[in-house]
Amino acid sequence: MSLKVYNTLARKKEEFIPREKERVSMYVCGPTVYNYIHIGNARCYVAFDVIYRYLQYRGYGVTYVRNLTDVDDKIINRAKEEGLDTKEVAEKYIKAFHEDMENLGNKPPQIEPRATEHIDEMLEVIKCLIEKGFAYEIDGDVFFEVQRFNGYGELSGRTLEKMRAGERVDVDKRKRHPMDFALWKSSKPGEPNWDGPWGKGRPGWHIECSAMSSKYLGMGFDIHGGGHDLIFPHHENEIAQAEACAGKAPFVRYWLHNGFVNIRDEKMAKSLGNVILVREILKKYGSNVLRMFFVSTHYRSPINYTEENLDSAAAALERIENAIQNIDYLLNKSEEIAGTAMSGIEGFEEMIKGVEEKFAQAMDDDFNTASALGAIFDFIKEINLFLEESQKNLSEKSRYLLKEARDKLIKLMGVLGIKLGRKEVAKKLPGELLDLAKSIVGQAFEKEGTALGALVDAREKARREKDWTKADLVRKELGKLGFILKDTPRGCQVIYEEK
RNA sequence: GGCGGCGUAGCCAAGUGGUAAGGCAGAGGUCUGCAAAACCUCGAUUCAGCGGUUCAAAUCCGCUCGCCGCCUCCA
Repeated sequence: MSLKVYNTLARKKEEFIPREKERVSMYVCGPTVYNYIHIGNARCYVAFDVIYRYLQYRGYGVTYVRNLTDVDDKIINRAKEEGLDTKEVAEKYIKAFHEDMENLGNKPPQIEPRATEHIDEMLEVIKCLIEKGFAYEIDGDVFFEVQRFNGYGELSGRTLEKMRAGERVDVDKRKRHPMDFALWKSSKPGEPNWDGPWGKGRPGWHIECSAMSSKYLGMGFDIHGGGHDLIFPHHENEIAQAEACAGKAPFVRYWLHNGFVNIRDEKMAKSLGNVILVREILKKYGSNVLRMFFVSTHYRSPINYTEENLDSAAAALERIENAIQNIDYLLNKSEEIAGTAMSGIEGFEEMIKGVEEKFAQAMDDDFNTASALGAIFDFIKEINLFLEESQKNLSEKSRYLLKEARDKLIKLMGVLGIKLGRKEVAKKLPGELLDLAKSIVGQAFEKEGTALGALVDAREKARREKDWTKADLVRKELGKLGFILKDTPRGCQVIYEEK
């Protein structure tokens, strides 16, 4: 089985053959740290986190680099607004970014280079470009001359003639071609600046990714990722800079781009002012739900943000969580069930073996998470059917299989970055349990755990005596404290949702 | 004007030549004191529309309609 990825440069799916047999080099454009990130940004980082995880799952070692753009016009403007200096703004939002990444459940990249710490590397590239005749200097500004670079426009599939430079923004008249872009900008007083051969200034946006990706991954690395909107001009310019300076191609083997998050059928973007912040949405839904929402659609397709879609993702996730909980519950009770071998067990065993292959097949097809979820849900169905059988008849073998199924489910969902079956060993039970137990059971308890046990027992007793009022009272009061009680043929299953 | 994409059940969504996965919501049923979970049954003769190629098309080609993105910063 081979992995296929959609390469923007080729405009089709290609077999993925990394530069080195067992190691993948991957660079993803990180944030410009001038604001909190929104769901659109989050989708990109989650998409590439899933790709990162899947490559590792597939046995590759992955060198994952994601930069931080900490010098930029927007940061300068933001600093003025907030009355901070640019460094403080950058630090503030880098910290926030890291918090958001962690709360999203994203694994950190191995290397997270900052633009301001790589000025020398950028200056080297700029000097190289001037020497080779690909760039020119005017009044302390340095521009890349796009007409000198042959492949310009190849990634985005456009030609210089067809582009409408200046359509929406005035063109700097000093430039030799309207599409020429800045490599170095002379700085105004009060702006962050570094000494360069052309006077004090700061780097243009595109140069940092060329310089830093080459530094850490070398020319010709495997995957360069980012949002769809970065194809032009950002990634186009990166290619021009890197390949012009190196005098060889390719700069990158596979270009991967994720689709947008839309809201009310419009792109979610800071510039459109329709963003929903990651930290806001996570308060309401949590990372598992948000990730479920993302992976239910292929990463290259647009995805529409609506409350309804998030709720739907939450319900789907619950179906998976229920299966895990129900397995756990049954396994805990298993010693009470004498079992003999039952029919249909072989089918279930096959299913456990097969699900991983189906999952991988889907993921091998350009990381088709939506299709992979289909395999997961087929599996869930089988688990539920097997669980129902096992209520009456649980052999050693089926116990073992249920555990296998559970582990498999956790493993595969883990590849999507969705964490299941966490055992919160040290989870603190609410102290109100003591009071509740005292008033209902009529006895003082010292530990919350025993109080909870006594309450459940009291309810069981009430149910046996058909005292429904009391039984329902216990369930209702425990519900207020976050406990969910489910009566099963095998007793009362208690689920505690952490608030 | 150029380039790219999208349109599959009430909603979300996979499927890119072999006869429509899956999830959510909904209806009925089983189980059940109630609740929850789960299970069973029910939904597109059809994939925006119209033509064409083919033994065979949601999938390929052409046209039409509608929507979106990029060509400025943007994930």
